[in-house]
Amino acid sequence: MKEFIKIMKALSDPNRVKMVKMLQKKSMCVCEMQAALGIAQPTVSNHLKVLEEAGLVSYRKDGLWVNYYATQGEGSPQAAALLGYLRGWLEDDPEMADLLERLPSIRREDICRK
Amino acid sequence: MKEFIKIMKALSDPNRVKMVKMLQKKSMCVCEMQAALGIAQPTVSNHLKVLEEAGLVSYRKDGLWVNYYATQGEGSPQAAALLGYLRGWLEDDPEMADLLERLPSIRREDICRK
DNA sequence: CCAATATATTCTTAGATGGAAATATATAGA
DNA sequence: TCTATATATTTCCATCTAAGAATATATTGG
Repeated sequence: MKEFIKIMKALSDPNRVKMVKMLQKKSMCVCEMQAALGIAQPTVSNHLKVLEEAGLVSYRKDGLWVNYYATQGEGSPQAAALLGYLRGWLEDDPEMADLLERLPSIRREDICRK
Repeated sequence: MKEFIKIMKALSDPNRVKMVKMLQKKSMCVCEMQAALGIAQPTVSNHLKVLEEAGLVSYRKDGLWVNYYATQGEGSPQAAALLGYLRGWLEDDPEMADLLERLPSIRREDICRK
């Protein structure tokens, strides 16, 4: 039950849902998500921590970069089911569609290394 | 998106998840759920309101009684999918199993009409 | 209409949550 | 080692939320 609630809470915030769906399209670093969502970097990091603790995302370190990606919900049937459904859900939501459309043009080379 | 978040938030509280699963087993009035969960009546009413606004439960008035029941998520594909999954989920959770086992013995005749 | 009962609403409080600014950590390169 | 950069952590604030006490509403029966 505790784990289930953690998963549901993680997916109860619009920005976190957007993050999961973005990561289901492509692996991203923190600054790319920051740019995509228009929120502060610590906020992105905090959301990622919540999602990670729910088993919905994970990451691989690559030097200075941390590449986050959506998991398959390996740790829980509920996470797996929800991640599966999420791939189809909200695709026609205006806000989400706009975000996902902008994804290909958001590249770390253009955003970081100021 | 707004609707989806409302559904997820509604299912992000242990007592509300318990209520939905109880109502998937049988229709219940407020005082029965109050007894089953061991929480105050206004708290039950508030949770029911949240669930109703998310389209997960509904009710029929029968005199003094208000019989709540779980919907099929008619208003939203996401609600329908989650309600469907919920029927199988958490069945082996100790707390939930104990609650659902006690369900048949919780009858309004024994609880109300003090 | 009056009394009893089931449920809803209001109000207050303690704790959780999202957000951002400030700061700390870690890694790569000079 | 020093500097720059990407990310994490800490801290604080405003808002939200679950809970229950007190109160209000609604329905039934006398």
